[in-house]
Amino acid sequence: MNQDAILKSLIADNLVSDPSGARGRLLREAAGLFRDKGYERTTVRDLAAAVGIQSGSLFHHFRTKEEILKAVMVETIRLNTALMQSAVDAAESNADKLRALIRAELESINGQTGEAMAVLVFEWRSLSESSQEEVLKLRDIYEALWLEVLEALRTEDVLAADPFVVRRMLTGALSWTVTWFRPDGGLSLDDLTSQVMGMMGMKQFL
Amino acid sequence: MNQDAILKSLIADNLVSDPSGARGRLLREAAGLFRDKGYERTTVRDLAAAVGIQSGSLFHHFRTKEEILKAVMVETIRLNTALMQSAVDAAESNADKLRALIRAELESINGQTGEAMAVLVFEWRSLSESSQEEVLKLRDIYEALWLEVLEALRTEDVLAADPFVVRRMLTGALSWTVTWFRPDGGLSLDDLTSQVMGMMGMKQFL
DNA sequence: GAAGATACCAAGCAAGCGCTTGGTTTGTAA
DNA sequence: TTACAAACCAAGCGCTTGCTTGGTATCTTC
Repeated sequence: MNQDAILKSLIADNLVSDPSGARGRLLREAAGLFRDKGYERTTVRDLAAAVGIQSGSLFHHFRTKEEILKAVMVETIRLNTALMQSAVDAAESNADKLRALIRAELESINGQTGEAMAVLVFEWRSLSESSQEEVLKLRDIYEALWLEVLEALRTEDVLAADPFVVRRMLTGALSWTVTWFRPDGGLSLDDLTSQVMGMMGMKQFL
Repeated sequence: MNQDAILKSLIADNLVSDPSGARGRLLREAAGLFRDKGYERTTVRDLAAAVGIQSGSLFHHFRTKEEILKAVMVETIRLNTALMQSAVDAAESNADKLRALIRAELESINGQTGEAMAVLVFEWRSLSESSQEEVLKLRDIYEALWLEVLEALRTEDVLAADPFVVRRMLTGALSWTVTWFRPDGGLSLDDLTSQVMGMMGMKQFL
């Protein structure tokens, strides 16, 4: 199943909003504004203007401003979990699965969903505690995918460090690419993936 | 020169505020509040209350709220650059220097200056562009330290990936520890340093 | 002990914020 | 055509925000 098919199936199940619909368009614009200006500095008037309606009309679609932030995060995690799952399933060896996970995460951070992923990293504290818990549960599914692969590699002795620690280091390292990586800068996402594998001492799997 | 002596020398040169003085105390409290609540959600009334004065009185010490954020960042970079420099100077081999840098950065992120370092990472966008430029210049000095060591290791063929990319990955990975590492969790900073070295395939230098 | 700087308070202003309200337009289905 | 809901507008309320103002203690220096 390719990326487009996965997205369509999620839309059909009402798990993510259709980007061409009103709600989907707003979430897209919101992700962009939240990343560029930060959640707090983005006003409901900014959000409304971005989709061409009055600020009050926003509250017909969402009850609060925070609900918009939460929706951005939830839908992004849902989509990326599905993409990750399919990337892992398609790979054979554990080293290949790791490579696929790294590649997929880099794609999600620096590709189409990049703005929303940046929001997920940098605007976390703007979520209320109850919303944080909710989002955390979704993240756990996502994280389980990684740990399974990393633990297998540890068992194979390909990995010298603790899988939990490695995953957390990778989370930081890959998230951070959003602050410096530019696809037009002579380094492709595939190159970057190889660099990460190489940095991890997995030269033999480049 | 030990850490305390470095701090004192910076204070003497007026590059860092004395933590026992009024300005230093405010910056310390500000770093904590900015990390916990974010810069935008922290009001000048919060800041004033934290040091026991009226909100208006803040503006006797700083002209704007943003100036407080900038001061937190600038002084933190100054201190940590000095600490890094001394850590590198004390090490012999390049692998040892790398280890010292990693250990020092983990210390700065998870130790005394941890709150301020978290602010540096997560509140970057709240700085005006002109302030960002100013802070960036200070960061360059700091980064040059890392690159020198990483480039030497690349030449020695101990490192398989590009030094620039590695440094950026490490920046992300180490910064991210602030979100999950707890010194009381059975893993010490030394353990963590070893895990990072191990993850980089530098098993032989553990 | 006078003088001047430094540190602070009490009060409040102007602007911007999230969100509400009452009413109008647009879409949908019988 | 009618009936009803969904989508939207225009206006603005109540509150919080960063910051200012005019005045008063407190410290320092000769």
